[in-house]
Amino acid sequence: MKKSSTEISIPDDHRSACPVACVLDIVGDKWTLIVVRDLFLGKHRFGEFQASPEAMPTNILAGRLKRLEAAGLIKKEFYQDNPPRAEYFLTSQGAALGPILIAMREWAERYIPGVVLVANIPSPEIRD
Amino acid sequence: MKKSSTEISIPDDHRSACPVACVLDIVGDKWTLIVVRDLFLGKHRFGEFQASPEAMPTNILAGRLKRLEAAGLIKKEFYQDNPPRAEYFLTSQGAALGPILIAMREWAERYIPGVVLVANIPSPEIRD
DNA sequence: CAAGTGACTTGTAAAATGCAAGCTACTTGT
DNA sequence: ACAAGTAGCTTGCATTTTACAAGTCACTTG
Repeated sequence: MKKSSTEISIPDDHRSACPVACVLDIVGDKWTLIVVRDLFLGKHRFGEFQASPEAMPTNILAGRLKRLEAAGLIKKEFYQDNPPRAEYFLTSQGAALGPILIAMREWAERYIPGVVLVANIPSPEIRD
Repeated sequence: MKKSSTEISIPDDHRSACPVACVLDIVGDKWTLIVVRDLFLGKHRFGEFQASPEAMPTNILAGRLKRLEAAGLIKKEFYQDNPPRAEYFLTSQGAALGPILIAMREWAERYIPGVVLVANIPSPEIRD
């Protein structure tokens, strides 16, 4: 039997209706937020992400960029056709993850000795 | 050759000195923050975590509780010896993850349709 | 005293990750 | 002009992590 259209949905992509769980379904892994962080730091190209100190494997990077785009958090823009070369930008929805990164940074600065505090993070370029 | 003791360390557990990466090294997966959320919601026992709507596998739950304890984010307290039965509490360090959860909740409420907003989250019981 | 409960552990299959290599279409040096 | 890069990926395969089911242990309750 089909669900009535008045029912609140959520499912299909998410384990539960909990906001924390839903966010973790999207960015809950070791790499996704590293890419988002790099976008906040002004990086836009595959090679720039790859060159970050965490040395993300290229197949995982490619996969994460696709997932982030599919989720509407980033936008891919081609700046040349042949060979195809693209740059990635945060959408406003993606940029709205900023407070999560800030909260992580503040926790780390307080509880993990030796983290390097990046002085001022430029406000990211948004493309919707 | 040994490193001089004046060198800034970080390594060994962390991919880089970036605060975001360091936090992700600790809580960067699908389940860890679900446990932390439950602790914020006043849950303390294995069975209570297990009963959450996300239905976390028991072996993973057991593993995450150990890791969180080893990282100093939670404390395990036995309330009976035989059979051994324990309750888990956030330490002040663990409770300091609160702002990260809040930021996730706020993002989800804005961008994911249908998430259920938990009205008021009680301030958690801390054990250091 | 049989059945149940809480808190786990173990086994095994499925999925995600990590590493190295390969590929394509330019671009640059000599 | 021809070899050697460079950027941005994809593919294959070994290793690791996760998921699901089942089992264990020591009580507790009917």
